[in-house]
Amino acid sequence: MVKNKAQISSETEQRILEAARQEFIRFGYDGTSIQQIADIAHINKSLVHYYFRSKDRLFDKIFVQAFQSFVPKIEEVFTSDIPITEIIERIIGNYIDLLKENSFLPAFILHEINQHPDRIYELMHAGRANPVIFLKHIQAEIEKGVLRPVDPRHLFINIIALCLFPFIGRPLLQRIFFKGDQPAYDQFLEERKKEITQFVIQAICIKI
Amino acid sequence: MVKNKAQISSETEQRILEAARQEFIRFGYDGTSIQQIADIAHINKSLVHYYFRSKDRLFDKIFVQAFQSFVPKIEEVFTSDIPITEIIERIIGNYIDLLKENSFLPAFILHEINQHPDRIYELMHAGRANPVIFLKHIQAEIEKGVLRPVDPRHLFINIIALCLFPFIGRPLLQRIFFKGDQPAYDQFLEERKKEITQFVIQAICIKI
DNA sequence: GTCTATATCGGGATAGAC
DNA sequence: GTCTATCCCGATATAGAC
Repeated sequence: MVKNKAQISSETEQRILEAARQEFIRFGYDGTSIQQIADIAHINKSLVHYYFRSKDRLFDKIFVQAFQSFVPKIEEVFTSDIPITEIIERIIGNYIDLLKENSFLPAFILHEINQHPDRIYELMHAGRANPVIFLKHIQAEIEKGVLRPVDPRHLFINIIALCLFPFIGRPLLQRIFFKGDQPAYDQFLEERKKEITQFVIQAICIKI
Repeated sequence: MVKNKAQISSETEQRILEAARQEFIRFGYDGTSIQQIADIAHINKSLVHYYFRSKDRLFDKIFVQAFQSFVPKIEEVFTSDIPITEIIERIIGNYIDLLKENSFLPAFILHEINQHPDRIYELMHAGRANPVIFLKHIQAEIEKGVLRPVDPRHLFINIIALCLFPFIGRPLLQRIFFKGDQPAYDQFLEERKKEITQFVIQAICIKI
């Protein structure tokens, strides 16, 4: 196949990428074999090498892409000048929705980052994991007297933690609180949007 | 060696266990080889099989034990009848201290549980991952009018999430907020005790 | 109990036919 | 582009000498 500048990839290449994403995100780098990917893509093992040369290179492609979708898109919420409470509500709602569509993403990213911390350096360029807009906004609200004087960095981490953890700990939590009942846990996650939005707002807003 | 009922294990066995714990917790099941464990224990590869028959059986021993130390010991804080705010402060302080001593424990447990959710069934008997005492206490405080009507399950998850996440996400967070500076991040974790204690208390206590 | 040697398997990767 | 055959290596596990 002729590769133009636009680099239009063949259908086979696409199928491999899709299979790889599925398997890597679910089972991690070590837990996924090339054979496994080939089976799901319904192609031959060696085609993976033909298109991507090595397991590492294929993984990198998947990982960078996955990492970008893992970083909560916070900036866009700040475009309009709505009150901080609503900003937080939207960040939480959007992020939990995103994670519901990609349940295994958090555990995958966090595990691989713990195993290969060096890889982060590359990522910092690719994806913009930059919470600076959020931090400044919070700082401004504190100075306006709307928010209690919390450390914006801790607050940022708190919000992410509250959203992510139910997904990372799902197998455990679903069993403890719902005896393994999946729909019940999904419902619980949905309720969680309001619950933690309230939780955060009560924690940081100055009461009148 | 004669094995009495007390099952006194040889020094070699101990060294293998210690090496296995270290490596499994750091690199996970898939990321750890028997050779690796043998090297650290300064013994021969096949001795691992002699003492534990298989990698799986050795891993199980480590995992059950690690899981128990991963579960926050909440009950003991409830013995005395101190105010709920102080209970929460102690839970958070104790748990973060525990995790500081075992930085890799959360990522390890959560990863392995996501990869082998079935294993949880065995664990539920061994360790008591039972937050029921906490839940009831919270419920009682709500009815007394001390706390806002929050869902105790969410509150429980929130507290754990706030404590755990900085450890699971450490490589990422340390890089984003401190350019990789470890002592600075350790300091940050220490401050975090007070910060999230305040955060939680503000979130749930009814103001006077 | 501890070692060496070996069996067996699966994984990633390459060569080459078509 | 796609397949088969093959190489090479590392991993778990076992057999057997000491």
